[in-house]
Amino acid sequence: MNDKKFYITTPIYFPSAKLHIGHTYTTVAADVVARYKRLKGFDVMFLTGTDEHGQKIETIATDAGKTPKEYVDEIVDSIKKLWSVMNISYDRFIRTTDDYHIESVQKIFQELYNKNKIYKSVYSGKYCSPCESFWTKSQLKDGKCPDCGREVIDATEEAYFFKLSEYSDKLLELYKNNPEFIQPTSRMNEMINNFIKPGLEDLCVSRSSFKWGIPVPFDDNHVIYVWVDALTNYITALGYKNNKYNDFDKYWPCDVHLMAKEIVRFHTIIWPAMLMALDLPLPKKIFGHGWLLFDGDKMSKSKGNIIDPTILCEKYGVDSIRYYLLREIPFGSDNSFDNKALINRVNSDLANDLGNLVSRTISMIEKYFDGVLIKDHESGSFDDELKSVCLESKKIVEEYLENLQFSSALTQIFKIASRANKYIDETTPWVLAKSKENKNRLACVLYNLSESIRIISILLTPFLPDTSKKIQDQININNNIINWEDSEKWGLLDKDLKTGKKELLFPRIEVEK
RNA sequence: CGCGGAGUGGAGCAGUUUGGUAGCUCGUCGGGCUCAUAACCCGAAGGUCGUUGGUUCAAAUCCGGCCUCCGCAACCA
Repeated sequence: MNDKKFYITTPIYFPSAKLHIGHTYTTVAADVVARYKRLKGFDVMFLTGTDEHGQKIETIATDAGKTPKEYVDEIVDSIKKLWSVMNISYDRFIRTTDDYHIESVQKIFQELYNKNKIYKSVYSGKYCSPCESFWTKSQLKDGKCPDCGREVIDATEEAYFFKLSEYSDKLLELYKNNPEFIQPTSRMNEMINNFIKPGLEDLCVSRSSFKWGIPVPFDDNHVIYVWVDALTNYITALGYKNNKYNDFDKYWPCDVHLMAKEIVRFHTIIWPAMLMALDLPLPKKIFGHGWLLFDGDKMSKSKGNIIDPTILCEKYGVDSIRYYLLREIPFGSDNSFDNKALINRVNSDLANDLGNLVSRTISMIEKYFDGVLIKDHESGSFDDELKSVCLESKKIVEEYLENLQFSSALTQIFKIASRANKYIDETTPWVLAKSKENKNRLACVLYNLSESIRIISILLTPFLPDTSKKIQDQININNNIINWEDSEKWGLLDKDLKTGKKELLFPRIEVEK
């Protein structure tokens, strides 16, 4: 029973402003995996949350005339609303301002200090006095402060450091022994060549220039910087070194940490090193997906090209957005968000292929049988081709999902819809309906279509939970034949099935202008 | 020579590991059907696979040079 657990996480998001479609992308992807694993009978822990400390939050809140906590409370509310709109089935939501997390982080920091993995030294860097901010060389804009554009000076600050430099060899060994650890694999080379080979430096893990953070337990002048504060959320949320939860032993190590590519580095270098220092098991897989660009450009608040997922959902429907994100974009690589592609995808796949298939099937059962099929069925040509596409799909979809190949998984599911549409053309039910002696054949054809639709609805459940339910209502499916395993069985519907209330799944989106 | 990714019919992609008729979706054009959401089904046109040399009987695929685009380089999903 122990191996039937599954722990998946998204990053904890930084609540400096409302989240955009990129955050949604990561979270929807994680949601699909979580739902899939639950359907497979796994005991799933799906964690998401917010990373709420740091100077930036402190500054933004002050500018808004609020305390940092007041400020992030509002944003967190909006995030939870967004996840509710997007139908995200997270099991736990951690905030780094939660008491239990703070308690754990302090204990972790203390332990690392006691183990001599953290030591006190001096941080030197480029400092902007008016902004009271340290910047790294690469952050500087033309050698000046990226915030205010003024000159920066060399300055030093007392700080605590984590002995990251001790872990180069251990990390290389980790990657070598676990080729699956970093996905997609191309990112592993990037980590090794860019960061580990040049040599890791010890990591600054405290700050004294701002206050909005968890205090270093033995030194009031310092707050714990993001690394220890944020990355540890994955274990504190399970109750590591706190009493709020106690399922650390059950769920750790994590099965997949899901994230966008820019924070892969922290999760494949800093996080494993910290876990090694704590003598804890390492996560099994870090998956860094690509970015959703806008007009080929990175989305950012300053460029004003943020896509608000809530507006999209109001306009097109949640499942359309979920579908577009996972179908249109190959998970590993970057891709542009494109409104036209979204509309096109929804119209051609969801409305034309799937929605219309359900619609025409239900209509025919109503029209030719008054909504209730007769029990005597007569099989015929093309039945086997349809069945085989249906029955082979589950295994294929599973294989893709295990590798987070969402787009390919969906493509396979829609092959069923496509085959079913073709089957209608081949069997011409409207011709069969014209003569009484073909009634049994007609019933069989419509039954086979209903079975195909039932199988589609099961395989689609992790991706489009609402739509799946709507489909199942329309063919009046009994709840005990919609389990995941039922997607590779044929003939589970009653022979004399009744249709439910007909409902358009996806109205076509008319293109404006 | 910092590191990494990418260049394939109008658009977006697969194929490159293990060389051997270049495939998918959308769009376009023609045909079919009428159960259905002007949806569905069939067919066609359209590519010297960035460029240039090499290896080979044979290169999108292997090797070398060059061009272009993009990302990363200490917390933007």
